[in-house]
Amino acid sequence: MPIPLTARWATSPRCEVFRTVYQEADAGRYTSWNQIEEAFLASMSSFDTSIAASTGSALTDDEKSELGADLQNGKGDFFNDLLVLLLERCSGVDLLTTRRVVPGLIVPRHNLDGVYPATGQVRFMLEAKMMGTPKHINSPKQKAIGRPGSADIDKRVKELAFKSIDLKGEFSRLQTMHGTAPRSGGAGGGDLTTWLRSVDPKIYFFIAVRVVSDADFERTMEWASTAQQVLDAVGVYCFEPTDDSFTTYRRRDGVPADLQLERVLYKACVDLQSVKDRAADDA
DNA sequence: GGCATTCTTGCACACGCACC
DNA sequence: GGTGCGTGTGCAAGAATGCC
Repeated sequence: MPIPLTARWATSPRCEVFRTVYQEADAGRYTSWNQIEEAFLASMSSFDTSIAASTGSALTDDEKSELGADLQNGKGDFFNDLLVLLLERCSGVDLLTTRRVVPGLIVPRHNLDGVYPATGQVRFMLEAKMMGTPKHINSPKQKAIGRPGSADIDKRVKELAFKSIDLKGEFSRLQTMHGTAPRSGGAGGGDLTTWLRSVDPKIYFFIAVRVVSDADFERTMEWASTAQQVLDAVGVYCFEPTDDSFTTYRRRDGVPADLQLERVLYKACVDLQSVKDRAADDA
C-alpha cells in the first residue's frame, strides 16, 4: 500500500522518518503494533528532536517551505495512516483512509478519519490522535520538558464522545426507518454504554501520548477510561522522555491491559472482519 | 480559479485549589 | 501570600473543502 498522496507527512522533509517507518511496515506486511513499535518510537524521537532544535529566530518562509509549512502537524496523520495500514493487513479489509462527510443524528456533517465501507452506511470507524509536544521556538513559555500529553485530552475525548453518540443515534434511526429495530433497548432510562456498544458503527479510538510525569500519565488514563464508556474500544500508547533533551523516548509501561494499543488493535481487526461479514449478509 | 468556511492540532491564559 | 499545578475556555495557523 503506497503512502497516501494527500497525507501531509508524504512530502515534508521533516517527515522523512515517518515515510521510512511506513514503508518498512508496508514491505514487511506487518499486522501488529509490536512489529513496528521500536521504529515508531525512533521516528517520534527523530521528529521531535527536529522540532525542538528549531531554535533561534522564527522560521522564514523558505524554511517553512523546506521543512513543511506546519511545524508540528504531520505526526498525527502519520499515526492514523500507520494504524490503518496495520489494520488492513491484519483484517484483509480495505478501509477508506481519506476523510469523508458523514451525517449524524443532530450534526449534519461529520468528518471521519478511517471508515468502512467506502460508501453507504458507515459500519466501522477509526479515529487516531497524537498528543504532547516538546518545547520549541513557537512556545517560548513552555516548560523545558514540553507540553503534557494530557493537556488537551479532555477536549478530544468530549468531541469524539459526542460524535459517537450522534453517529450511532443516526444509524439507529435509519435502522428503524428500514424496519430493523435496534438490537437492544434504547438509551433512555437504561445503560448508555451498553446501548452504544450494541449499535453500529463500531468506533475505535487510538491515542499515542507523550507523557511527561506520573500525574500526566494518570490523567491520560482517566480520560481514556472515560472515552471507553462512550466508544467501542480505546487503545492507548504512552511514551516518555528519557534524557535531558526530552526528545529521546521509551515506552511508558502501566497502561491497563484493556487499554493497551496492541490488544485493542487486534480486537479492532477481529471486529472489522465481523463487520464486513455482517454487511455482506445485510446486502 | 479564487475566496470563504470548516476542521484539526497546538497553544496561551485565567482561574481555582493545594501546599508551603 | 507566593508558588506550582490542574482545569476550562478560546484563539491561531495551516490544510482541506465548499461555493460561486
